[in-house]
Amino acid sequence: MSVVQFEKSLNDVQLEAVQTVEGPLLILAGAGSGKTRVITYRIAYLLSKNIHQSSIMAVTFTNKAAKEMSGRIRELTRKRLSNLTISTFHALGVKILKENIDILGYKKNFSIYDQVDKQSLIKEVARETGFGAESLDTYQVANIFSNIKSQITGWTSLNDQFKDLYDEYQAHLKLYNAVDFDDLIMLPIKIFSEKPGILEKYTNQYKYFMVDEFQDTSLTQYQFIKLLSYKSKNLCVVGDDDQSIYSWRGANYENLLRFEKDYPGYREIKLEQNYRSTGRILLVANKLIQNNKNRKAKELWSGAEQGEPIELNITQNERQEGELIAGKIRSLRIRYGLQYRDFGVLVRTNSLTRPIEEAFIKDSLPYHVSGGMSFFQRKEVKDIISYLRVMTNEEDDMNLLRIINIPRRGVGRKTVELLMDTAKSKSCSIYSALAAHLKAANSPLGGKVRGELDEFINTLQYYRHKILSGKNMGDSLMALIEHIDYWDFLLLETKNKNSARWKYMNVESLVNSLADWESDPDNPDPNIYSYLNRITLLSRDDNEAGDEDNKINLMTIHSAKGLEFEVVCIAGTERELIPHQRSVEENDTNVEEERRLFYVAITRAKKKLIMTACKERRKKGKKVETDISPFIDEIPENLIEVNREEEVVDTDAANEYFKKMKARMSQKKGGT
DNA sequence: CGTCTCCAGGTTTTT
DNA sequence: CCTGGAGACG
Repeated sequence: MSVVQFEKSLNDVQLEAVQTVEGPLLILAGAGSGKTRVITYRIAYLLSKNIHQSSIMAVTFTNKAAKEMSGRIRELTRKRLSNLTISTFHALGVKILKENIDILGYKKNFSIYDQVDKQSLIKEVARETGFGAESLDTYQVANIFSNIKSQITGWTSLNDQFKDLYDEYQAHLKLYNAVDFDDLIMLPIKIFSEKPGILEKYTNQYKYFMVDEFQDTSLTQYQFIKLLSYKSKNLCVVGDDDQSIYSWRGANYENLLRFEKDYPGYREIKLEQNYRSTGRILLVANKLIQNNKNRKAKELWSGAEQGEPIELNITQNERQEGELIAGKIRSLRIRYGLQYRDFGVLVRTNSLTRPIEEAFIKDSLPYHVSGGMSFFQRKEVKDIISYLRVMTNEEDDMNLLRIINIPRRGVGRKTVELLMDTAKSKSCSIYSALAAHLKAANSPLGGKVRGELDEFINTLQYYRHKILSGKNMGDSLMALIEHIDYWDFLLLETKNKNSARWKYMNVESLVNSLADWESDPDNPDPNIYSYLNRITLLSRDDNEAGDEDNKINLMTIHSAKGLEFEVVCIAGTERELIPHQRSVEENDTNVEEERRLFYVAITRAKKKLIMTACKERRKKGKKVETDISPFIDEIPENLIEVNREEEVVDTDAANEYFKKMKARMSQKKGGT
């Protein structure tokens, strides 16, 4: 067994956190205080005490974090970790459902619906029940349903117009043998409360629990882990209320307060020494976050030197902003002797990456964007996934409806209505309704459509057997794609040859991903069901090499959480972007969360922090004048070096600009 | 009855 | 730039 040097590698407080393994423990870990280090060493410590891997469960927020954590533990302990559970809440939910969902009357081959599927289902249900589907804001309704299901809100006069629709939605999910993301947490809880014996199976196995990013867990996720850990009470939660940035998704930092109440006699350890950032960066972060009323008192401190100046660069427009960032990266890389991967460029919204990407391309700078539309959510990829879903779960009407006319086979509104009516009156799936129509001599199905649909069903059956055999699934899928002439469909659909080619490449990547999955020797469960479950959950750039590549990292602030870079550049430090207009409009208490978001962005930086803003920016195709983020005013001005791009400024604009600056300065003196 | 074409609108952040 | 819907056309 390898020996991990705990005392040598950790400071006193960290060591205490690592060695406190019995009983409930709350670790408040400020940004850059070695949180990940503590978690990995803590697991290594448990293992060194001969605690079995299979009794340890660590829950992280993203797949990426889970993967990184197991990598680090493997590195540290040099052990095979095949029995260690490191997972996201949702993946954990899938695992439990896979083992027990039959109790609730679902079958084990259930489909998982993502946000897009959910919205289509809502639309379909609304259509079916005559709810006025066409003008329905399915995005909004989907969010309401989420909040209802996760018990964030109840039915009120504001939303009870959707109550019937919700009931129908739920009924349809069950009928289709499908679950949505919220079900992945709620249904296990339901199983546990209905069948305590099943819960006991898990509480007997798992004895040591750890939850990372605890400030971002939702109420139901907290209940979930509480149930699992109630027997041993060895629950360690790690979080930082200042980095709570997911309240819009149900995250509730009040879980920290609940934890204190639920576990009297718990221990609390605060990690306040920052090892990441320079003194200046930390000071700016502290000054900013102190403006939040609602927070646990703590102050990060650092032994590091003041470091490089913090810059705010103002350019005329987003094109110049991108060029400026590219230029900074080129010169700083040489000056500090850094790699491309040491740079992180952070933005508030995904759409802001484009002009920056263009500048990088122009300068031939290697970069990697994480976020944006997930690969598995692209239309062309989802089409093929729908084929797989229908083949694995014939009750999945929604996915069947999605592909019943893809590629075009002459199936329109009327045919679909006919099939749905039959399905309803016979209480069967659309799939079997269709099969019945094809068998029946007196079916009103027209001759041409009938032939097409017959071919459709036969194709599905043929490839279903091939895929379910579990051998060469990638080849079978590719054969299916060719069989249905998906390429011709894309060509016809897009009319643009390049775009069709791009889409077909994505489809081929999907096939490759399946082929890789089934041929991975470390994959314990290489069947189509687990593949489908997995890809629905990992909706981001998890499958890419990422760390191995030496590239600039371009991403949203949200997805930068938990990461660090030598140089961080925050682009678009503007009013209406940071804080985001929509967020503030929605609820003015959201300003604090937006401030935390900015705080997270700042504290990603180790050595140098650069912020940029434009004077004008194109929004929805229109040029709009912009202003610097009001958060900048909360930071003492002597901490930030402001640079303006002079060359293109005409005198009028310049005067106007200085006037504004002056007004801001004097306003600030009065204000503080 | 189904398909094609043109037009408007635009979802903050993600499992 | 891309998607989804309405309306014309075959």
